[in-house]
Amino acid sequence: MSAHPPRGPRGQATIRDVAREAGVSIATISRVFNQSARVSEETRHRVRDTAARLGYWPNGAARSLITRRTHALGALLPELHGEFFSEVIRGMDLAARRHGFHLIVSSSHADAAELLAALRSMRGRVDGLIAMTPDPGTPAAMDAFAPGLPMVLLNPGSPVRHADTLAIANVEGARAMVRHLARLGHRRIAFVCGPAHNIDAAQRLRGYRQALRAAGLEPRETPGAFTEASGYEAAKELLRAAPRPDAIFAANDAMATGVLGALREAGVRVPDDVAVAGFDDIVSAAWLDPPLTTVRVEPSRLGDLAVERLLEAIAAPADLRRRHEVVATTLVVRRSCGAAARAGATDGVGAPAGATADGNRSAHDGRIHPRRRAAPRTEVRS
Amino acid sequence: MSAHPPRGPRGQATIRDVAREAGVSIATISRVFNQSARVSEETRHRVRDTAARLGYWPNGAARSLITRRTHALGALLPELHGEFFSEVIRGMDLAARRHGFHLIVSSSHADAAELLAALRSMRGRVDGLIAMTPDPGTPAAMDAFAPGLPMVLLNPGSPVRHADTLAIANVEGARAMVRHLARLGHRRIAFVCGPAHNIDAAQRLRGYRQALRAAGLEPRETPGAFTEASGYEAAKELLRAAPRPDAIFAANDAMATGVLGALREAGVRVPDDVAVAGFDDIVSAAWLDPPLTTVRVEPSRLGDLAVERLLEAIAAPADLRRRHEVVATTLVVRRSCGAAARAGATDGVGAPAGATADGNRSAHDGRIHPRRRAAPRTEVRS
DNA sequence: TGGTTTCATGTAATCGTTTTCACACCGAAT
DNA sequence: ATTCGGTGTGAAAACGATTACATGAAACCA
Repeated sequence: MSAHPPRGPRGQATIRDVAREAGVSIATISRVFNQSARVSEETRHRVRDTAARLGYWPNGAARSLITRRTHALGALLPELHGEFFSEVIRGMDLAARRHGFHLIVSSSHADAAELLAALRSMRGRVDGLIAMTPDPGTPAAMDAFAPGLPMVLLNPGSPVRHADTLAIANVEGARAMVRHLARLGHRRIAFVCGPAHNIDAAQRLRGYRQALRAAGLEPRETPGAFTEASGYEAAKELLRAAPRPDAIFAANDAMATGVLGALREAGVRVPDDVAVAGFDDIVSAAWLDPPLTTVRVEPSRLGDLAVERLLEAIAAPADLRRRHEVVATTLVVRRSCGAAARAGATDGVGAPAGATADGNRSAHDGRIHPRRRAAPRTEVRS
Repeated sequence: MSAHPPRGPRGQATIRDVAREAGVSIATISRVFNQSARVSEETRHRVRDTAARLGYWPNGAARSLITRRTHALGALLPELHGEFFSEVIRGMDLAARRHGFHLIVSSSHADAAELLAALRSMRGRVDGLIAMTPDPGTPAAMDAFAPGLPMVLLNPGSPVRHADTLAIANVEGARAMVRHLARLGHRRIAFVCGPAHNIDAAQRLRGYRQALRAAGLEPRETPGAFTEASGYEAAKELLRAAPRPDAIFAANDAMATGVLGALREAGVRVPDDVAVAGFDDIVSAAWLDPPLTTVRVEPSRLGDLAVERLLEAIAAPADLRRRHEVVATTLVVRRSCGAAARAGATDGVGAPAGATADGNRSAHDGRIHPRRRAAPRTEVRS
């Protein structure tokens, strides 16, 4: 009980304070906190006790200065908005915490320059990086910018050699949706596109085109911007067309929501007059009227996997084999396309409560299934 | 052009490499990168050039070891889900970046213990902390755990002395909504509660009760859990009641969504038979059928303000005056309560496009307005 | 011309850890 | 009695920056 509390002048107790107080050297303190070497039972206890008493905890900066480990992961994301990103971050956060890592997020990067600036400022503060690049050019630039920094790229538009990548099965998901619509008898399937330079949007469009061509149907594409309002406008536009489409496939659920709004307003019945489909399976999709048929992507899983891959890359930097993985999407059949009605309207599909059911679902993971069987087991009905 | 590139043994160029290469001392390098003192134009350029050539950037750990500044802010949040949190984070991220700070998020803390563990691991890695505590007890514990760390608490249930706080005007928002419903002639106004220990939920309930009592009406409360499904169940429950409520006020929009689903399924017309209202103004609220009357809270603003307050607290640690601020909410009148119809159905309210309009809105900020005028200017119509 | 400022730069201490190496001690084997 | 292999511990050198202080040259003034 000295007059001066046993702390450094800066307030926080340091390793030296604990050493002095416990009557050992700083090396021993370090050993206790790192389990790095044998310390006698007695000393260990004494150290732990005094540390607790002084409120000591190793200084992260000092530690990472010498170990070259920050135990932090960086996440560089484009415009952060809405459920998708929130879920990606959630998945990353959970996985990072599970492994004792911190997550530094930096989002809302409109262009490559901003992203690179953020990357530079993160260098030395993170052990690895997860990045979602807005446009196809950036990945290469990023590598040049931070050589040697383990990276996982989320849905890079173009193939990438210097980093692991994780992509969403956008093309396959869109193809599956179009096949589903065609199977239900729809012939004039319109597509509401996403933003021009968005990679997901481009891939979904590609899937739409591929499947449409395969089915021998005519494409009908309208611009959109991934927002409800743009879907609303797109639908109004489509309704003006001479042979009205009998199905509208929006590149994401937000736009599909707008589409439904426009159809409702125009007195067009869904799915009787026009079928509607979306992409993403956001939470509210199941609660629209009618509940929306869509393609589920699990953003939180994307985040989770990204962290796992990144930690592997950090642990084994020598291993230059890059992994390029694709996260499956799932067709989620609800009422907006009329499939459930066709399957028999008797099965109480009415209850949106089913939206929370996580019933039998299985993924189509983008590999080509040679057998063309109609596959109800690859679908969720709710 | 030496055989050995002028880099330290660990790969990354250090301040010493640049100094050697540029023919100056490390102090000068530091000065160039910090604008901390005058450096001749010529040397400055030479340093910048060689730094760029070697790909040098100051090591964050070393820097924060000596400056005691990490230029990072921590964000401790409870279960991270949905639009609300995503927007809070977005607001924080933007504000932090604006000031050159990094944002370390750690979410999904179910209980106080987890939160405290996260806090400990963040100590020394952040210059300040923004925390949203799940239950009322934690703030005090947090202070004990990290003495001297600047903190901003988001919506702490109880008054807090040792930190700045930022709260949402939940009580006032709920009161305003009930007054609005009563003014429209509704008398049996039911409330779908949020989770038992959630602070927002409790405050909204309190506002509901206060306003109801003030209007001389009977309360009617049902449990809920802030999820669509729980709103759905609550509405089914309410429909079974003997005198059916003529208005259902859900404690958040997700539950209101479920309420609408249940009413639609039961063939109850909204707003003609029953009015429905929510809280939050999530994006999809404007796209429900009918568009949802709700109370807008701007989570991104909450995040933004939290960062600003925190940075102030970091800059002036001596200033012990704590600020306790309340972020206003806004009544957003759409069709689910029938107000627009009352106001005259002629004004093209039909177009959900209006959902994106950011028209004349003004806040009721929780202060008591002694004059009881009906205040259409405090509302948004869309 | 001598003295004082001012400016640009260098020297060296410092931040709080981790980690290598050395060393003292001890019981057992030679 | 000596040698030996463990064990527990301490001394000291990093890690890569910032910054107080020192220094020398040039500029200014009387």
